[in-house]
Amino acid sequence: MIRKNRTPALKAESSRCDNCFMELRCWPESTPRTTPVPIDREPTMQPGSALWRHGTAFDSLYIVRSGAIKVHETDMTGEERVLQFAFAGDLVGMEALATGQHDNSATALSETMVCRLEWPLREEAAQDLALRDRLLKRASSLLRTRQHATRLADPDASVRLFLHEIAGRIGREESDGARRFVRLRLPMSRLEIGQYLGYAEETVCRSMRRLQRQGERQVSGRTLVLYVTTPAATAAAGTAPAGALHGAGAGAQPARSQTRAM
Amino acid sequence: MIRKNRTPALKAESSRCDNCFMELRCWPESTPRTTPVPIDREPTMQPGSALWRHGTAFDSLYIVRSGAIKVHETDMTGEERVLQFAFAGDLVGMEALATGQHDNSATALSETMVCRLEWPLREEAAQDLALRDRLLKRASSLLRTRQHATRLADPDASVRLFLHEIAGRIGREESDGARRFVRLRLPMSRLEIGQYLGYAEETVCRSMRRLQRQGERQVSGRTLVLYVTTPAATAAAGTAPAGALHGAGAGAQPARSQTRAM
DNA sequence: CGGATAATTGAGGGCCTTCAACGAAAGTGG
DNA sequence: CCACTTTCGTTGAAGGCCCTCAATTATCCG
Repeated sequence: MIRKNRTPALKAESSRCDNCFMELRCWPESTPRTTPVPIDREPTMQPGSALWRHGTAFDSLYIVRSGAIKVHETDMTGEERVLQFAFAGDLVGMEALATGQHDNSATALSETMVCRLEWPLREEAAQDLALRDRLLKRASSLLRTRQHATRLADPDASVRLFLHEIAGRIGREESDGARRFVRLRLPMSRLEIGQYLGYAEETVCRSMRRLQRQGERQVSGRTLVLYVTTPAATAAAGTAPAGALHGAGAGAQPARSQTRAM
Repeated sequence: MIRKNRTPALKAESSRCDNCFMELRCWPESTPRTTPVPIDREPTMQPGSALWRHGTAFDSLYIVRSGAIKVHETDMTGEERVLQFAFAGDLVGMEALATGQHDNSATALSETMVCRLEWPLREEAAQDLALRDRLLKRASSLLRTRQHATRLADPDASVRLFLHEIAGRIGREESDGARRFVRLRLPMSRLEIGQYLGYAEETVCRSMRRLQRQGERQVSGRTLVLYVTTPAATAAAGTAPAGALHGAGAGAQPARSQTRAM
């Protein structure tokens, strides 16, 4: 959009993952890379714009570079349902690979940039075994983290886990000397959180209020502050690559110490 | 094990998928097969025996030959939760591929036979691109069908969908001249259905009772009879390869006509 | 046939949902 | 820069539904 010469042309720029500063985030799998990944940088998406829509043909996977994407569908009872929140480094679109058609939609929640991995793979990548294995690993991670989208026994537990996972994904750890904390802005609404966890919007709202009164976190609007004090809490919500929200990544198991941490 | 010469030794018998009568069921993907699949037939499992347990190392994928497997875990609130029901032709174990360790357990629900696909792939398959693509497709299908494990607006809708999907997977279509129907025995208990759908055992029970009073299906104990009358109902629950229960297979999309079919 | 497991049914209560209204925040256009 | 509009977030009240607990019945297995 900008006329200046700083940023190169954004229109489906063909590029490689080599030398991209996001490479380690997008491809954390240990499998060595053999051939360049034929990936195209897509134009920046505005909030509300669709990456794909229900019913359209599948022709590529996407990796989020920055921003946030929500994958959602309307189930057979007519309810809107969020299936996945994807952030920087996350892979989206894998569900449609088998049938070649999207049965859900993907929408940008904020200003978002994605890279496109054309499918079937083109050029040398078409013969790249290691790339297949990396994609298999990501699919495996997605399967594992998928279960976090289910509601737990009570909404407080679900919301708390959700916030901690989000914080581990997009939160920046800060410190004011006295205590360390993670600050972030939630890219999704209360309603969307409810559609993801399986609760009504009001229930999510009340749950957040309760959690805030218990200290350890501050929620005002979409700004979230998680205080990190105990080592256990640090491991659970801090810098460690916590379990993704059906996102991707290596997918560490959620901390079991969560229960006693109130 | 059997000394007779009819059936070959069952103890981890090394074999190929060539000439196996299950081949089309186990590998329905259209991608052509290039090299033989190095797969081992495992000893028959008894009900309640484990295919793997939480915490053990991942070293292979499994394809169900006959019977039924449930994949389950204990979530962080201590609740037992069923993640997948797998039947003949279904692939299990994919969630553990990324981390190399099982974070859930797999248990046989009835007398069950599985084939083992060692991972990493051995022999020629280690270089087989097409096999990777087929596994990717199955992972994609799994991701898509995973969402059916979530509870819908009301338990009746969830249970009805569940029964129809099960019927499409393991039901045999019969006819007594007057009307056609699908008969099957449910391999899982009401409690396990509840743990899969996110409802209490009693809720599933009452739901089934309500559904039976509405006609179109008979449930007595674990025997289920679904009457197939309208063409729409046939397409939804009949012979067509309906959406798997996070199973595998090609994964056809669930029939949208479900809503009006009561 | 007897024991165990599974399925069913009833009653009560807690909690989530729904409906409604208000307040806050953000974007829009003058 | 401000008034306006719209969306989002919050709170309250009422009702229904699902869960829990408990007891009974059915089914499976040897």
